[in-house]
Amino acid sequence: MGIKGTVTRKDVARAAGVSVASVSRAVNNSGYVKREVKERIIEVANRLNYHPNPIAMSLQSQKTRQLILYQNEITAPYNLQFFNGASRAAYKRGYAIFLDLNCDFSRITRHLVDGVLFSLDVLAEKYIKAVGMNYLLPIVTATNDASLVFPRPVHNVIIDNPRIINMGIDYLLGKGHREIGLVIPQRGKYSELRYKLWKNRMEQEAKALGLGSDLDLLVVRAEIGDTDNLLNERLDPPLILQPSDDNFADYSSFNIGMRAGMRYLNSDNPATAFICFNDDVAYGFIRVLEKNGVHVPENISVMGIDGIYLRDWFEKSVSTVSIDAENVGAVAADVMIDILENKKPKYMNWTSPRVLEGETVMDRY
Amino acid sequence: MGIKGTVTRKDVARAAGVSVASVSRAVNNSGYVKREVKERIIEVANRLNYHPNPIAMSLQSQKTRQLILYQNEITAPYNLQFFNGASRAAYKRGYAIFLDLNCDFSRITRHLVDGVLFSLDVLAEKYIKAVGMNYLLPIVTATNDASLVFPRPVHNVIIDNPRIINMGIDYLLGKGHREIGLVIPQRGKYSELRYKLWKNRMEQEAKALGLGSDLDLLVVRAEIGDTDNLLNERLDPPLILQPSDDNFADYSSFNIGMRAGMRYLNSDNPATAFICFNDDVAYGFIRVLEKNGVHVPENISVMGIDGIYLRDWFEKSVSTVSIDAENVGAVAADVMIDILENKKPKYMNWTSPRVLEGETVMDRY
DNA sequence: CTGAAAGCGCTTACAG
DNA sequence: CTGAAAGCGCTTACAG
Repeated sequence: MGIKGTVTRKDVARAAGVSVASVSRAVNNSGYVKREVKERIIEVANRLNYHPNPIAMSLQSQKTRQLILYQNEITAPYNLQFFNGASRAAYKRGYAIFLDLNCDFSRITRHLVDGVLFSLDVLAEKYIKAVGMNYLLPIVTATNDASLVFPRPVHNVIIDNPRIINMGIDYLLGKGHREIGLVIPQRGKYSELRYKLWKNRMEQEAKALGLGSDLDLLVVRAEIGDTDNLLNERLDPPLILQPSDDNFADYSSFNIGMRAGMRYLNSDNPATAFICFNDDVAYGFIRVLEKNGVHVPENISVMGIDGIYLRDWFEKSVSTVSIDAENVGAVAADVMIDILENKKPKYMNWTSPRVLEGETVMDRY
Repeated sequence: MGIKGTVTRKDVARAAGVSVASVSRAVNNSGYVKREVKERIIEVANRLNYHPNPIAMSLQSQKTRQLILYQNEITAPYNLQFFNGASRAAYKRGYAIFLDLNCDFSRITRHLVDGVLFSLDVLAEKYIKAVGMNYLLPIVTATNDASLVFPRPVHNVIIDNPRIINMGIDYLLGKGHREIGLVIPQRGKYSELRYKLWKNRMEQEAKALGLGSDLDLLVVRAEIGDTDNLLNERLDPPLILQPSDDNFADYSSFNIGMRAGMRYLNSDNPATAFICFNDDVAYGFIRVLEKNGVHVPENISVMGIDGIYLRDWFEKSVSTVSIDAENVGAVAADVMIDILENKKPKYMNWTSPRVLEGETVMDRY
């Protein structure tokens, strides 16, 4: 009997009158065991209720078939969908995924995992700086910026931001909009990235559309407190959602969208349509506008980015450029498993956004 | 060097000119090692970038400090919150939790975990029937019905349904409602449980309130397809949300709520207020009513059960009896860890619902 | 205080 | 086809 009173190979071997090696071969269906002997061993194993110890197997193989996914904010629907896709893809290949919300990277050395996944490259960077230069588990991360260089080699699943922004603008142009604005958080790496992509494109279009020279008049930047810059700084200190805390949505992108809504209402932004930083922001934005009598899309059109599943839950389904988070997660998991199984995946893996039409954009024709 | 080219105790021992036993004692801060020797060992370990192999440690201790939580539907906000609470509580005690969405119980024997958590007792029952009678990892589950008897001992975190229903009815009575109806899925174990609790209480109140004898006129049962009885049958076959499937909210309670809304509109149900099976159902119900010109709470009052975090995202925050899913999850994790650490937790652990006021109940006084 | 040895439960190359 | 033995990387009771 094992340490906890569990049945081990040794018990089965003794009861079946064979060696542990034969039990191993019989149970694993590997190597040669005479038919009758094998059957007897299996029968005895079942009778004794024997289950191979997965820890011992892992020690032998140096593989756990378990992965970890770090995410700092599970209430963000995008993250949830990423995890969902990654989890199901991994499952198909016999792996399981840990979702770690605490992001205490120092614990990685205690976790029984073969690889580390991130749905956000800034988290991957933090991880690498904290422990990843010394602890060399393979890393796969989704990346918003294909030009990003990590301190050590990291496989990427690339979210094609240039295409996303262009698809959004193309869609709105196709609906007859000219003054196409942008709603973004005040600061943040990806806020700036999307802002630049938007600006580049709008500068190209400005003359044809007859827009003034100050495109920034079309931008709404959400005022956010110093403590809640979502994408860059919220990990210090880590966000801990307290059980029983009624306000635990307070740090979400949704609230950034609400603050953006307030800002918009106090401005004279001439946009007829906005692309929002993501769907969460879009819904927060819409909520404030509607509460103040500005109707979407009658008075103003709004698009999001992401394609969150909650679109179906809201009164109005937001028109959006879907990133297909499930697919991004699934690709990330597949790339990781390819690495672990020496299948040599591509180093950079591009994913495709697409427009999902909703009910928040007015056709001006 | 280890099998993967990693540094092991042996390498450190050789480089430091000591035995592996001393390395072990130095690294773990256990037993006696002369101060200078210990310092040299630590220095060498750091220089060689040595990290103890967690698998080997687990084999030795027969502990992984990892748990698994089975959930069949992560897009249900309640489940998400349960996981969130469990995960953070476990983290505080040095444990990590696997969230398994695939619910392929046969794989449990391959997972490197010390215990199994469920947020739903019907899932726990299925698990026990499938593998749990033979594979004896400890089990903790949230339970909707304190009288439930499992085929083997299982620690419970009890969701106090009698109190939930009574609190909801008390709240609505306090707001001057008399015809207090119920919105539930057509079938399902907990649908029936909550129905009975509602009926018992309403029968007591009927005379004082001047209600007719057929209380069932106040009930809306959602017609649901044969394939999507959420709480009892959806595991065969398991629900697999397909990446790229735009309709993957289709199986959610939200949709049950929408179907209930259709049903209500085609009935002459006299209720002035409804208690819905949960918040998801409430929001689906409200959405259909509003789309059809029946306003909440002006024309009809609606309450939910659960207290999901998405209440803050919707145009109207639903009035609800909160189960505090984070807390339920946290208690489940703590009970499990108490078991694993021989701290003898209570067998049944009651949790307390409370009313969260929202904007969907009309005060009739 | 330190090291050699046995052990955690498994796998596999080797000899027979 | 089968078993004894060495090994995966760690821990710990034991002897010195």
